[in-house]
Amino acid sequence: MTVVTLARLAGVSHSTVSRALNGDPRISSATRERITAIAIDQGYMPDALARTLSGGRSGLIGLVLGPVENPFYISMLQEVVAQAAVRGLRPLILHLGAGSAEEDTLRALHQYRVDGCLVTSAQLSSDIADLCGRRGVPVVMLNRVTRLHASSVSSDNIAGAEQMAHFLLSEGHRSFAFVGTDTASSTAQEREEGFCRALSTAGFGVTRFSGQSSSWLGGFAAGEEIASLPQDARPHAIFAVSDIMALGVIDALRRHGLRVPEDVSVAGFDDIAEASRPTYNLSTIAQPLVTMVQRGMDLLLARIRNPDLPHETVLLRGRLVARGTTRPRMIQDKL
Amino acid sequence: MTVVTLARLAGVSHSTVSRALNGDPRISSATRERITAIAIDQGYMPDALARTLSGGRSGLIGLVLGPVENPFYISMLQEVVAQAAVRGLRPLILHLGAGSAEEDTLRALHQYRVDGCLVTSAQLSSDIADLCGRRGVPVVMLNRVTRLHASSVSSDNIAGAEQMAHFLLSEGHRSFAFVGTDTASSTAQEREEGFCRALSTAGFGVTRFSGQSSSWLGGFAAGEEIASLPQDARPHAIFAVSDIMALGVIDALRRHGLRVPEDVSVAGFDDIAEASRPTYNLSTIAQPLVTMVQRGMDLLLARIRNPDLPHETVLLRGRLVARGTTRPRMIQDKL
DNA sequence: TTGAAAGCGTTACCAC
DNA sequence: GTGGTAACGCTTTCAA
Repeated sequence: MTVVTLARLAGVSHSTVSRALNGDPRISSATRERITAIAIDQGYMPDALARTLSGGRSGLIGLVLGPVENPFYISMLQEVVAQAAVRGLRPLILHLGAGSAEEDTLRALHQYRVDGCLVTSAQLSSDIADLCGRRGVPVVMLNRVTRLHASSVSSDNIAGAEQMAHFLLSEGHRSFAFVGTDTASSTAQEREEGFCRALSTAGFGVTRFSGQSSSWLGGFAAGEEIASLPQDARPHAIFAVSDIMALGVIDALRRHGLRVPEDVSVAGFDDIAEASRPTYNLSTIAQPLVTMVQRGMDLLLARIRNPDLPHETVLLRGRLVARGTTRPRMIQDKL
Repeated sequence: MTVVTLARLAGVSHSTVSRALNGDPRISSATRERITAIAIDQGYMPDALARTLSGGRSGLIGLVLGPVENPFYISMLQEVVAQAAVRGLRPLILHLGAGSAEEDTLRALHQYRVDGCLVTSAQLSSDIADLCGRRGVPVVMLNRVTRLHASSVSSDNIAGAEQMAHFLLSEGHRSFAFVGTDTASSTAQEREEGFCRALSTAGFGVTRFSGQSSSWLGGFAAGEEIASLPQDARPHAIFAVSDIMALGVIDALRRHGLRVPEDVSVAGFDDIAEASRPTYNLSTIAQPLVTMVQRGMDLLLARIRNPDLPHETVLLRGRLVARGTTRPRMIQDKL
């Protein structure tokens, strides 16, 4: 079932079929309706490849995803897939997981004529953005920033971290720790910066702990370190760079007999699904995931339609979600 | 940079270029080397779309993934992406998450000329397999079985569950519970069947508990129910249909002051990454994930090359991993 | 308002 | 061995 077949069936030329189906205004509505009816009747579907080859768009958007140990990026993937479907786009996975796949990624990008790219990987961001920029393929970074050839949508990490700092201060905490990793992504750096600066302004220092990776295990390791501290050196409140690390911290503290939040308050960033499990009930900064993906797609689509649009950086405000892992410190101070 | 451009550069026809690059034995090695050198020099990459249109394979494999609340399927995705890359295939996400997307999925399947399909969704399995079968697109189900138009690779759920039953018996447990969901997938059904049958043969019954969904929350709900049982009605050992549910069960039990494994033994199935966290250290049946994906891809590739191959069902044996959430019951019997 | 023809980048079938 | 030509299914000038 192709345009040619349909044309024969309708007794017109295949050009007419193409025009009718693509809503060309020059086709009479009588002809259009007749052709459309036949097309539906025959279950016709235009071949995306042929259409692309003939100079159109592929409808493919390349996805570059970082390590999936952090559930936040899974939710992101889920949301991207859902919203892509709504807009009639198909997500082609270019890369997933740690490690760089420059060559491979680039090849697919080119060979399949990907219309645009969505990138959420820390490591790859700059490289990929650069490669795409050279190829004239629009790129939008989700939750990552780069100065090169790309637009980006992220939550305001600095503001969010500051907000958390003020919240913890307002709860009466007076000694603080930050849990992150050594290899800091832009996102992680901003969160640390925002947190430390806000506290520094208020006259407080922040002890830094770091795990190997931005994962539960990394958080757990940091948590064990904190738990082994003498009581008077133990921070009142711990802010982890991500929820997944915060959960690791909590598990480590509890394992060592410390109660959260009675002995130590812990907070994270992201608001992943696990954070609201009753066993954690983690206080955190919720990222506006749906909006992030929405705006990201909008940006990408706009740039696909008009590649000359200037790069844009969208910053979305997160929302403080005060749950059960943080609580006012006064009570304990009085003890 | 196309075959035509290269042809001009090399002073030959574009047919010759195509042949040289595709290893046609009729091309003299002198010509071949010259053309290859120019191609590399110019950074030429064949256009996958044009190639497909001209009757070749697209190199695209459709991915249909079920709900991603279960981390096992994330690992699976990761492995599929990695292995697809090795074989020069690109994974096109046709569907991800709950809910059926028949129409949409089918459209993409057809429009992008997907070479084959990998399906891991419980709900969609039969529909999709059917649709693909009609279109002549080979399908391989991973961890799912269907009788229609498809091959499948799964772990031997029945044998695995039986193995777990015997293991728990050998540890001295004498009362058992199974935790699953109401809407049972083929996988879940088999695991329940294997577990119950093995125990029934040994003369023991199994109490069934079920949560809403096959997720942490589902397990947690079941765990709460179990925890609220009077002590003499409490099972010695609990087998959950999946690790993610088992973790929920454990968290619920602990929340109610019960110790695992001192008071109750808990085991799961899958061996997801979370299972080996020191805070859980879950006993489970490990699915041979890498092999599963490997065999699945092999099957798919074989069927793409030769669509007339008969359907095949591969059953892979899982491995019992005895960790810390199960332990011999003798000690307690003596108390 | 419609039809004919060219072109997108490849591969494949025939000649030479 | 190699070159011309057709074909894949579609969109898009250019004519009429």
